[in-house]
Amino acid sequence: MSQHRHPGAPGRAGAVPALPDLPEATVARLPEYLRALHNLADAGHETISSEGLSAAAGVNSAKLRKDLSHLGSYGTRGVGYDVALLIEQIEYVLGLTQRRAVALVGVGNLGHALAGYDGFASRGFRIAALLDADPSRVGEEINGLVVRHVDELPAVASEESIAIGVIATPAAAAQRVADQLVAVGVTSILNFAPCVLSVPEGVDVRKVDLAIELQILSFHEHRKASLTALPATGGSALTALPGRLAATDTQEAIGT
Amino acid sequence: MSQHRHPGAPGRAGAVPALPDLPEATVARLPEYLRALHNLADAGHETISSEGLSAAAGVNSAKLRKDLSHLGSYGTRGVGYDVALLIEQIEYVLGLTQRRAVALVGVGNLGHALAGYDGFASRGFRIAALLDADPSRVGEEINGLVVRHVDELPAVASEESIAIGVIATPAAAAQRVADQLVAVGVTSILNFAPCVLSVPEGVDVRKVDLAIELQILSFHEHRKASLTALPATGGSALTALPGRLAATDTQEAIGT
DNA sequence: CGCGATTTGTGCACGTCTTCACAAGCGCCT
DNA sequence: AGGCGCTTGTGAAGACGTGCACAAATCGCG
Repeated sequence: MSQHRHPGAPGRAGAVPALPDLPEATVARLPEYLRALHNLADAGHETISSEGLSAAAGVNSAKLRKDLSHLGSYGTRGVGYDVALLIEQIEYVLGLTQRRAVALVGVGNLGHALAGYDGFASRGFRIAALLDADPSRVGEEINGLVVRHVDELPAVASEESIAIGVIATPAAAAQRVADQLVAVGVTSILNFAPCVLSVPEGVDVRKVDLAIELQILSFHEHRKASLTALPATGGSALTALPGRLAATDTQEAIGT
Repeated sequence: MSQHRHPGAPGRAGAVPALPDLPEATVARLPEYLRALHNLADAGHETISSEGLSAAAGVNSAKLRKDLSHLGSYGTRGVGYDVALLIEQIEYVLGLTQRRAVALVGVGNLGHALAGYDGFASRGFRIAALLDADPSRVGEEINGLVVRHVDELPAVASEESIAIGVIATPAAAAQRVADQLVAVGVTSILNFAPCVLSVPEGVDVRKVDLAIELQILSFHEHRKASLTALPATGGSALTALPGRLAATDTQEAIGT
């Protein structure tokens, strides 16, 4: 900590320097910091204060400092954080120094969109394979990749190490696909199907459900409407429209 | 609470019965319960125990009971919950008794997929308008809807009340679109663009960032790999593959 | 009619996350 | 060299969320 030469992060030659086990809430925010930092770097900033970075990432500055302190303190008091160094540091902790291979199963509506999403490539991931169970979709070429049958998963996995599996199938097929992914050694799954997956211990599943997000918004909408029963100014849907303020609480409740 | 005739939920004729203000974590889980309940109803169940429902929704049963207790206790001790009644109750609380209109801005890769996603329609939402800033996309018909120019938003909003705006544009355009949505009175926004939005107080923003989800998984993958330095059985990537267990902690950390 | 099996609802203790507030550290200017 | 302003890192307090464990309530059966 006293040493200002970063302990073991980037020159990843020696043994792994024992990843600090970060609070889950912190891990969930690091990618957002990373994105903000890249923006700042592109804008020419060499250093950034916790205040500035926290504003760019939409969080409280104290929270940001505490988060960063967990990965070993790379700031300089009175100055701020070195943008390039911090990027390097966060990318290391998130394991983005190696470009991870992603297998995408389910090339329907959503799968198509994901296959073409450049945000994956630009942020450390590479779609290594497209798979589908529907024979009529097998063979189709999307974005330079040919769709293969999901039963070829073992072959795909033997060709190269799949780090993450993405499930974009209908709910009915999702569990079966998850089982197949687990069988070939995948231990991280991103599930877009609206269902709960059962997986062995040691396998991480994250779920993204678009309808659920809308339903949560619907609740707040419903609540706001029921509160408008008490007349504020005009009772109209849009009341005052004050100048733009930072959405302090709203947005951070999300990533969590 | 003692009355077994539901207090004021479904027969929504009178005044609004003062939405209980639920813990945010509970709200985030209600949609999952709802989905599980619909499955159970389709399977012919008339009642379900907290144990059964919690298993179907992938959460702890005590947590489920506490969540449901917040909306006023609709269970019967010794029996469980009435499935149909609980569905009605949760849908009411989430504000799904009215089909909410959604305006989708940005008909690129992802927007296309969202426009065709039937999970919206089947779970209480209706895509009321597709909008884009790119003139070459205006006029295109997707799923029975014609893409209109984003500047027509005021016209769209005056035709029918937009409850929720979905932003599926590139990051650079997102803030501008958010401002336009807010200007026409939208107070709930679902943002797929990888950036932080500034909105006035009273406007809810939820963010979904696919790359962030992958990066969080990447962290855990990285961690697991660094832990494999301590040899367990064979040191191979996949160690034991124990029989399928419920992913106890993993999955619930997600929705949060 | 009473009893036991079952299941809900919740008090309580614990852990996690957030936020404030401030001491310690750093650079710059005089 | 010394002091001043700025910024980090963190202790402590409080809010929030979780999960156990059990009392209260209900049903069905003898």
